[in-house]
Formats: sequence, C-alpha cells, structure tokens
Amino acid sequence: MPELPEVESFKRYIEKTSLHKKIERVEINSPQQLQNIEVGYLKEKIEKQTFQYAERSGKYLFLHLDNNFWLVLHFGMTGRPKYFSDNKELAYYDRINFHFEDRSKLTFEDPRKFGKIYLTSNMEDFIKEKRLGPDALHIGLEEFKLLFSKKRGSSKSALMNQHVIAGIGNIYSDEILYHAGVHPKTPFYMLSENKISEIFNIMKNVLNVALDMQLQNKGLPNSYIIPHRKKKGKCPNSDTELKTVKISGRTSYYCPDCQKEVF
DNA sequence: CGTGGCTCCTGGCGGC
DNA sequence: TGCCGCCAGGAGCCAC
Repeated sequence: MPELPEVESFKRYIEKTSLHKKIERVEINSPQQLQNIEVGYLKEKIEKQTFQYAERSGKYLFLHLDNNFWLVLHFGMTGRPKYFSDNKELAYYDRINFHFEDRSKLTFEDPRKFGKIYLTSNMEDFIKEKRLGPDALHIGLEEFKLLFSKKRGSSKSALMNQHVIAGIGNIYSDEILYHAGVHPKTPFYMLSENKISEIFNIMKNVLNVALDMQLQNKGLPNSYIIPHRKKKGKCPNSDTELKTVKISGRTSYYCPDCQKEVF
C-alpha cells in the first residue's frame, strides 16, 4: 500500500512521536519479517537505544540509533507505524513493537506481513545493495530525462521500477500517467522530450499533492483518478468508464479517451 | 533489457 | 448464511 507520499507521512509521524525516547524493549511477534537479522541480535542493537532522527529513500524509512546503526522499515502493502502514548493494549496486527521507557510505544502494524525490517550500519551501502534509483521527490529533470527517455518497456512499469526511480508504485504511476494523458503501455522512448519533461513535472506535483493530503488526512481531489479507481469508476474529466489492463502483474486503471496509446 | 508467473501473507468482497 | 475464488497500493526470484 504505502508509496512515497505515505512513507514520507509515516516519517513525519515518527518524528513527531517517537524520537529521543529510550527503547526499553522490542517485541517481535512476526520474526519472519526481520530480513538480515536474528531476533537476539536486533534486541541487542536496539534495546536501550533511542531513535535520533529519520531519513527516507523511496519507500524505505531509516531510523538512526545512538549506536550509529539504522533500523530500516519497508511497509509492503499493509504496513504502517502506530504510536500509543497511553496504555492501550496492542492489537493482533501489531507485528513489531517498540516499548519506550515512558510506557508509550511505537508499533509496526501489518496485517499481511509483507513489510520488512532490516538493520544496517550504513544507509548508503544499503541503498546500493538494494540498487534503489534516485528518490522521486529529489530527482532533477535532466537525470529524469536521462533515465527514462530510452526506456523500451511500458511507461507504467518503468515508473514502478524501484531500480530506475524509487518511491512510485501501482497507484501513483496510474495517477501520473493519467494527468499526462499517456496510456500505461506506451513506452517512454516513443514520447517527445517535451512530454517527458511534462511527466516529470506531473510526477512532482502528484507526489506533493498526495503528501499534502496525507498530512491533512484528506483524500485526493476528485479530479484525480485514484478516487475513481474501482470497477465502473468513471474518468473525472470525460466521464468515460475507466478501463483496466494488467502490466507487470499489477492492475492499471486508465481512461480510454484521455490516455491514448501512442504507437 | 523486458515480461509474465509464482511466492510470501491475510482479509474483504462478489457470486452462487 | 456459507463457502469459494479472486483481488489487494510490494517486490524478489526465475524462466523465457
């Protein structure tokens, strides 16, 4: 579920609630979500530490510890952080729980357990190992053009490919291509340089608007395709019924009138 | 390079 | 109501 705007809002949420508190205990209810670490080793590195600050790259969230290790969170499809300042009981889906000294806690809620937790001593190395492309909010136009202009696969799968650009998933790639008027199967190499620049601007705008809405706890504007992303959903511009097509195994929604295949 | 299929999980929904 | 299959905003791996 969470793509760049959601993960960025998770980052702000954790910054607001969970920094500089001594972690008394880590409770791991779902050890298979730990990636390169044993439970005991994680406890050893995390307990009695504090989260000093947070960074984000694509859909990964990095929490810096006093001992200079980083706890790395990836939220998969259903993961999200939740903070409790009171003594509210943890719930069934709270897979990994950080109990702070002041009795508050931060939990990694994740019904489907696709979320992943890593520990690394070096954030840059981690990003290199994952072969993550530049972050979609930080990339500049020239680099964007360089990366995309020769891409021969579908525009949709290029935008979703974390090795090319990091942070965009199934939902926001649909939104970006919708505003660009580009069919999700159209490859980038067939688009003009102007069109690619336009997609760049749209990408930034969509991600920023989505982040704003996340932070305000509001849905996206009705003129976006995401709110209409369901069976029988209609294009907010042309009122045409949206169509779906499978690309890289994921369902894409698009408007057959506003997004023509350029072949 | 690029795509499609399968896998990890669990719950919600539509159809019969 | 009960059950079943399909679908879901991620991503790694493998075969072609």
